[in-house]
Amino acid sequence: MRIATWNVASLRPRLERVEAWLAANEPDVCCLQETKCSDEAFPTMAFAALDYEAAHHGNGQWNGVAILSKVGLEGVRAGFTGPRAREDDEARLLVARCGGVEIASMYVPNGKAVGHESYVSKLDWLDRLSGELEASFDPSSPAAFCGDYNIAPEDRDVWDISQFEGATHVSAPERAAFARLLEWGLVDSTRYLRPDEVGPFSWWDYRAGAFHKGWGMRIDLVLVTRPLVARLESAHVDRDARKRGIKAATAPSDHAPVVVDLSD
DNA sequence: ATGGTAGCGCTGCTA
Repeated sequence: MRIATWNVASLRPRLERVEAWLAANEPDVCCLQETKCSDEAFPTMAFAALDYEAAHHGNGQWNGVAILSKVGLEGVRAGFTGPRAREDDEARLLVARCGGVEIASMYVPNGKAVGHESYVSKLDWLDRLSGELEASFDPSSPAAFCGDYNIAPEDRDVWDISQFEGATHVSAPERAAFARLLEWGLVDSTRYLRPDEVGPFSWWDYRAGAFHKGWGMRIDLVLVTRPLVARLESAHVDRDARKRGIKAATAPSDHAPVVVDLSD
């Protein structure tokens, strides 16, 4: 079973790239973030033409998450549940059961700057995520929490930690929130399989030629529960999808897809 | 060519 996660940085201008990537890489499940679509505008038929069922949760303009699956799509639920639900839900969480695995597509708030109102709501969102794990999931059942975490778990998950003093994505409270997910029972599949590497990065700023300078971060992650750890075969980042390409009409996303392969 | 990029939507926000 191949699981992918990709922050597409708006689906409409990227649809051709996403279609081509799906056809070439054939993930069984692909989680998308930052679709920036309403549910009405989501291109369900384009994905159906590639043999994917699709679920989407989006309000248009900002955020928006989707799950594409070739191995079934059942029990779809959008957003947090119970006391963690909010009327001002920003469409950052979507869950469904695909091929016997609970799949979550997640877009953690960016946070803007340490101490900013958005940073506070980022930590609150992560707190709600932990609450959701405890209330609605079982660490002994197969589950994969895929998406843009907007957290670099370790210093080697950024290109130069000295450039990140006082920055978001590496602050102690964000990493503590991330550690809480691991303490619940999740395992960072890429780091588990590739324990001695720098990165591999999944995001590079559009500005200043960051991609070509190697100024990236590893913030797109596939966290899995223990039953799936035993099935982990490989994990990689498709850097080619971050390249512009000679004839492409629109720019690539600033994120590259992360791909995890599980044994059956 | 002296330039942080890109998308959304139309002025400035978000990332």
